[in-house]
Amino acid sequence: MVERACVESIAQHEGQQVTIKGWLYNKTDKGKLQFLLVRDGTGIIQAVVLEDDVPAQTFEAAQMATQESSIIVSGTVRADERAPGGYELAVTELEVVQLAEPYPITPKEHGVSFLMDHRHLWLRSPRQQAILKIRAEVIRACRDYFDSNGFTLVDTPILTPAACEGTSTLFETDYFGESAYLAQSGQLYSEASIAALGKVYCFGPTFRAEKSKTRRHLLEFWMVEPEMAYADLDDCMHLAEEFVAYIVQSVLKNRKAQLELLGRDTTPLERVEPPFPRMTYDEAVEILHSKGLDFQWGDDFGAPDETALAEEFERPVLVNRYPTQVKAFYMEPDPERPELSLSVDCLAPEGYGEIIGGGQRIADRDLLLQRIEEHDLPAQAFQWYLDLRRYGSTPHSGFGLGIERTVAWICGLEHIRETIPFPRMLYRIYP
RNA sequence: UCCUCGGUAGCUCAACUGGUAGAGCAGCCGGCUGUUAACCGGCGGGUUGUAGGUUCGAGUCCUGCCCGAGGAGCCA
Repeated sequence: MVERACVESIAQHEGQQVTIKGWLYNKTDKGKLQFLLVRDGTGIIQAVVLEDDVPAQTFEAAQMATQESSIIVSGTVRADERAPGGYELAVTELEVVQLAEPYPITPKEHGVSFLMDHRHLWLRSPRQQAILKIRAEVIRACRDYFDSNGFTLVDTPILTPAACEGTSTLFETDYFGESAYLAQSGQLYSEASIAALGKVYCFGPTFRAEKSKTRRHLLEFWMVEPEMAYADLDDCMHLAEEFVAYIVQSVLKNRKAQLELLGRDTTPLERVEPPFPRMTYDEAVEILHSKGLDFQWGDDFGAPDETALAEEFERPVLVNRYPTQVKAFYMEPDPERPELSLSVDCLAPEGYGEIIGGGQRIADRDLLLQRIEEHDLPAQAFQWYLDLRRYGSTPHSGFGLGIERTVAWICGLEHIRETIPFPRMLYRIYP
């Protein structure tokens, strides 16, 4: 019985007879010599089939195998400078498990629309594999950071009874005759969980039925949201910078090869160490004005504004104390300037924009109720949320980090759609 | 919802001021013992998104619609 090996650790098997189970990535037919590029999910190795060295039917199998056919190859691992990756397999046996039909995605250029229609196949390309690997590492780092720092994972519901936020559009679904909505955030539920466990986080998909059509928006995306009892805005900002730096450093440490495959210049990432530069909204507005941008105090920043602010710094920047009017109803007002909220956004460098939004939440029941009414929200739906301010309310804060925007930034991608296996975008839900 | 650009072979694209729709890749056939998106020779491949209009003649010009891309607005 020949030992099964994976391409990733093929060097350990030099001189040995091994079996690799995978797919035919590409092939060069040289007549009596076939070069098969075989990928197995861990890497790509060149398998060499010589007509004189194998039975006729094995050579025929190599000749007829098409791109993306599932194949099992056995042979001896040998080092060879001419082989991509430095090692190749001298094939003695080859089985075509399924002969693939002509594969739509050739090793040539393709347009975005075509690739998106074939996303289920596009995922197999080396570039997409690298992004998926980095995404998985980002998620692992998120969990690892919170699990190691006293946070408990507390899942929040995806089906929710009412709008958490008035201005956002929710996906509505039928709940046995009642209306239910897909969650836009787990935060409100996490505010309940902190009274049980102190520091919690939730991690799941969120849904926003906004007709946004930009490179930074998805209708379904993943968000990780920590929430802490007895924590103020400064605690929140401190957590944010430690957390973001941990994610970036984890990817740099564990996914070097994938970053290189993507052609990512890692020097800007290597600078992502705490503390991050901080500025108030007021200071940010001054910077925008000094750069000649037409910006009105009291508005929220648009994408060009975020880019202009972020390019002032080499590290992510924490912009805090936004006007109450541009932030959510539950933001704690600044005691020194009640027109401002104790809120913070983290803007990623290199034009990637907001990756974190959060801040300190209102602790006082009466003020919270007043804000709910000011925002024309149904107070009845928020009774449980108001209860949290009746039974042991504390100053508390937290934030949400968008996984896809973070992955896009770390990978240096043009568009967020490549950061999630099956992106849900405006007018695109297939495949 | 708005603005801009686009839709021609399976894919990526070309086709001058309107005049016989073409190339590379992929596919198929043949050749090649070191290829790296291999190369060489051959073959097949089209309702030019759609409906109408102008014209002797429309891929090309005009109008509506559909679809896509980029951006804006929107966006705990």
